[in-house]
Amino acid sequence: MNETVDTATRIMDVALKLMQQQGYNAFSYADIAEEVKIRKASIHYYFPGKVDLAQAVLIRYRSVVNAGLKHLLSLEVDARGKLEEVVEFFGRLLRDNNRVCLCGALSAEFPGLPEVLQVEIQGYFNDLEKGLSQVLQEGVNAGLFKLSGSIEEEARTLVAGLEGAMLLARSFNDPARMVAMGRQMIKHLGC
Amino acid sequence: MNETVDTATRIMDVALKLMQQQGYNAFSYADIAEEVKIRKASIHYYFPGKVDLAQAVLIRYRSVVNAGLKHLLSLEVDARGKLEEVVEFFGRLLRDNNRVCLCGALSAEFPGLPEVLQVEIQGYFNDLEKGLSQVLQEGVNAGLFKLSGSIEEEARTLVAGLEGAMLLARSFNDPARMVAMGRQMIKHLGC
DNA sequence: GTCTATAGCCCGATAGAC
DNA sequence: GTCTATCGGGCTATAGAC
Repeated sequence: MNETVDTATRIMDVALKLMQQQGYNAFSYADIAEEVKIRKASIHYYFPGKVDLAQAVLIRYRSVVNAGLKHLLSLEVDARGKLEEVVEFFGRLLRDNNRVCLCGALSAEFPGLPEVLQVEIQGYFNDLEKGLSQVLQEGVNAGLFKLSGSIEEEARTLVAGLEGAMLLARSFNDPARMVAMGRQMIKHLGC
Repeated sequence: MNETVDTATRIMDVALKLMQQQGYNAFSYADIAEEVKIRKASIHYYFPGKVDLAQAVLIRYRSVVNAGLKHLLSLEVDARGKLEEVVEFFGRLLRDNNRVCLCGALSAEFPGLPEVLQVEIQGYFNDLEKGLSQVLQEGVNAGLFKLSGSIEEEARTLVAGLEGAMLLARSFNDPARMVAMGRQMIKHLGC
């Protein structure tokens, strides 16, 4: 069921993987062409420049994560269970594909990135913070969490922790470490 | 008192800055040559290849941070104060120079980095974890902290949080955000 | 130690045939 | 839509004069 995926999508899939693994500056049209089995020039037909491609990948990534957050909030588990889902999600990304969050990876190169990419990265972090804030609020309302700061501050700290945990765990080739750190962060919210 | 610094040191200083700001793949010998005001070829006299240069920068960075940790542990402040010092240190790095931790920045490109660099990055994270573990132990002994996991897990989580906080805060051009997140992490250790 | 000059490679991008 | 061919430029690195 993967044979009918259009070329633009396959290009974005490979670009996403390469950026999550090595960042923006380390991937090339040649790398993508090889994996997608087309020629470099063909990529320009779909994405005029490298920045356009990266921007498209970022926009798609953002909307996928936002859809995931929306779905997460609709789950019939308590707030703690929802945060565990988030941790497991990123843990699987790391374990199955050796990838980290796209925006976590790109943030390391932030000052040198084109402005259109910087904007999307900021937007993503804001979206993630907002989604986690809702989960935290839910947990506070249910008496599950007793926060030591404002919802916003706790959500921001959690985003930072998750992004850092992925980078650290990958540096030790140890996806389980990411999950362990994520669970530790959840404990910190707690009662 | 900065006029007598030898050329190798000046090269490493600029390389450090560029890697902290943009990562490994985004800096070039040309960038360094321009800032140090020598020619590209001269850099090869001190550092045969780019990997050698990055390795030297990493080794020096590690030893500087280790010295800083040793000094930190000798300070006459309690464990909480010591952690606040760490947060302030990284906060200043961000505010004054728009830089993040070298190894946090490089970890985003980890799977594509030469192995000698990967080894140094892992070593750095281990060193930092060990140093923070000592501070945490001190805090527990003094009754200042009541941890919700093992010393090792809490230290690892703290390292991840600090690295992530620098990347996030820089993405919003908001060094104060890093300090706020760091303080929040300290609260999480707490009693 | 620092320079000029350049090799050799890969990059992103474009033109134009099919 | 995909290709071949190629351009101009930046990269790391080397050779060799001074």
